[in-house]
Amino acid sequence: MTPNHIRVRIAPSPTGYLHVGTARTAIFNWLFARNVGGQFIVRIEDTDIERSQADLVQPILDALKWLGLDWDEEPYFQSQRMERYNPYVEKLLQSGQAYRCFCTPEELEQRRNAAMAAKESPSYNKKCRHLSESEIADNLKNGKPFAVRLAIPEGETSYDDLVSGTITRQNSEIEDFVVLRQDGRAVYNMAVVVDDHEMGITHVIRGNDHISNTFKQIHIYRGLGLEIPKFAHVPLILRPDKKKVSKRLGDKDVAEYGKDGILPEALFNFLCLLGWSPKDDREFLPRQELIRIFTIDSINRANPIFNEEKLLSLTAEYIRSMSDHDLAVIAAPLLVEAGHTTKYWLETRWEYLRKVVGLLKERCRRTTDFVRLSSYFFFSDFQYDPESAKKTFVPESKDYLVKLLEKFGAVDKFVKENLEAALNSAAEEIGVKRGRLIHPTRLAISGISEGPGLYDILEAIGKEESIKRIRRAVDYIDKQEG
RNA sequence: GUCCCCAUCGUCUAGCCGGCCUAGGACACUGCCCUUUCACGGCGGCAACAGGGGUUCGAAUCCCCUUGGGGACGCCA
Repeated sequence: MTPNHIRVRIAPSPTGYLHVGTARTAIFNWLFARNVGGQFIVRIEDTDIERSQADLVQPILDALKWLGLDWDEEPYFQSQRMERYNPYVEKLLQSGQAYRCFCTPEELEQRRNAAMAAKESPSYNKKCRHLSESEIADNLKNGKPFAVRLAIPEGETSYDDLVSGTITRQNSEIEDFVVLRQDGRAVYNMAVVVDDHEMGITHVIRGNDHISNTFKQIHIYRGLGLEIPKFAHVPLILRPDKKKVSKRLGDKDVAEYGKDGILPEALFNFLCLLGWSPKDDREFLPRQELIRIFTIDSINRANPIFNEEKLLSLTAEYIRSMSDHDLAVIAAPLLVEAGHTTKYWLETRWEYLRKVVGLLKERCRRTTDFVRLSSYFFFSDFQYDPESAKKTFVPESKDYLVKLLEKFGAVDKFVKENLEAALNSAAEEIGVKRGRLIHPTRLAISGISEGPGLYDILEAIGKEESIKRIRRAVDYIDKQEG
């Protein structure tokens, strides 16, 4: 892919954590950039000093990184660029495409509320658009504070959305919105246009909820005589209750999924499949493949619903696809945190951990399952599952286990082939089916009646430990009888 | 209230420049097989073109209406 001038951006505002909606938009932007050999940049939109929180910036960047995204320039902050916007506003004012509005915020809010209550359009009534020169001069002389509004011309506006096709809106539906606050700070729509222009953004890929902003922004571009980028508005992700996933509804921080045992690769893959498809039947699509095949125009037009079940099954698939070593790297800190083992212990037992992880991986739907399913690989003093114990630790099981103890004790090389042979011969000598020995042994060894192959577990924990555990089970059955 | 967008199995979707669709795949659910258990895997099953009008020899595919869903309407982003 030859380098070109294509540049895209993700522009989160630090008013909450990174939720899946923004994460997916970021992924689409990133994939598009990587696919065409363009650039991907991050811009923090923190012009709202009341709601923006500086300490939310790092978590957002961390979440993007966790998903495996990287950006080609240091993140930009709109709050550090505030002074750049004013000359553009000035230009709009000079050319008569924007005007001063002396209405007070209170007055406007009242009018808006009244209009909403009366089920009428709450748009600004353009009261200050046609003030005479002398009225304006008077207001200015009296030091009356003002905001600056863009004067939307007559007619209609349309643009070609890369996702939805041509979208048209009557200009009468676009209000004369504020571009500069009373206090002289530019407002979002103004900042976005200036930034996207100055940063050379060629494609604006963002949520559907920005379509009405797009019309406003187009009028700023036109007023300023700037080239208008291409727009692609992706439908919003809905929650299972069909409500919008958004900052307002306090949705889950993407990083939380990691804590819940979701692999970033899986979430990345899953998010791509929400509202986009490769058009064939493949769903397991690792990052590199997605970069290769991603196209904006196959983004769907309908809102997808976030389905956690499918995310989980993809995670399971990713876990199964990973090497034992890579999984061990992921599982190790989880096991340490859960108190199953220590960093020190693992240092000399990496081989063991790798084996355990390998035995467990096709039973894990999330990384945290390694903790849940592995305790008997690290502890020998576990409780027997009551239900299974009742069913399996019956008096004759004791005799079977005693017999096995004898057989296992004689096994030199404690590997699964030999263990299987030993158990088989024990069963044969006693004259029962193998299952009669296998089930109590499994319970003795692991405390539960499910899990990897019995011989695998035995081999993994070793001869000494195996015998110790079987003896313990024998004692246990003894006590039950007594 | 006004405007914009959207509409295929419960969910994600393929199909949508009309016939190859008795609508394909995946998740979930479920039957069987494999099997020492659980899981994996294999083979099946259940399950959808929102409704109504057109256009056409023929419509999931094109048009209109209805209904439903989403979004926007801030000196928020």
